[in-house]
Amino acid sequence: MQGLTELLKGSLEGIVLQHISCGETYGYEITHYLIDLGFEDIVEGTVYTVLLRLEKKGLLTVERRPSDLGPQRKFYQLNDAGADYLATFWKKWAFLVDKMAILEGEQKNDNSK
Amino acid sequence: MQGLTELLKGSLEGIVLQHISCGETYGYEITHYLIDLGFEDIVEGTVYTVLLRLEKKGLLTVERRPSDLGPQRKFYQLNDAGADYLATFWKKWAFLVDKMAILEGEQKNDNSK
DNA sequence: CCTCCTAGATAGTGATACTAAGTAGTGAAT
DNA sequence: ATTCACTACTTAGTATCACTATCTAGGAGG
Repeated sequence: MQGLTELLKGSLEGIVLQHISCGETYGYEITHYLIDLGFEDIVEGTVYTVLLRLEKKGLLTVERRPSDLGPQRKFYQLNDAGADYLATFWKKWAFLVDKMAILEGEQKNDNSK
Repeated sequence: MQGLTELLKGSLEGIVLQHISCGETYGYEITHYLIDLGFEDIVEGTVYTVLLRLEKKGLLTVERRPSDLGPQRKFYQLNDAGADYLATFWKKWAFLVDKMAILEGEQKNDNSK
């Protein structure tokens, strides 16, 4: 799916947080997970900037450990603040999904006189 | 609901288009419709900028007509391009909702050894 | 005259995803 | 040995978008 850029604003952060909440992981893995999920146009740069932002917000714990395949990996885990933030995110998302469903269900009222 | 700003990026455009598709309307009415829907923090300035953007994209037909209550109203209707654009928007939205549901369903896999 | 409601426009700001380019480690192919 | 491919992270710059704040303006009521 293409042209999701604007819709992803705000959601991508939650998407990344949610994936990290499933277990410790790192940027490169997250990127390929998202591509496999169907977000084909996501590139590494995008994911890394999200991760750095989440880290600056104090939502993640970070640990660098060597990889057996390449450079060091930067492993992330959710901390308590991250879990709270993620819970709030899902509430907002549920609100939006609910309102969008209401809107989508509304039919065209014929204004022809 | 507060703090929806980032999540609304990309969706607000579709929300406004969808409402217009239900019948000819104008900015002030749209604003109050959205507030009533639950988007309490939406203000007029935001809606007008969305409308001007949609107009520049060639998705709306515009007609100014006097109001019996105040200044002239600027009435909007979807044109064919707008209808196409809206259909594409709903496909993108459905894609995102689907992926988010998959993500939300994934449980924490316990990494404790 | 003043206030409130109706109705629209716009310059400036901040947040975000994306573009594009770079650095670096490892291993396989040539 | 050199090149290529894959792994892994960083960052400067850009475009888009919602929001802030302020402005103009018409009409109704006090």
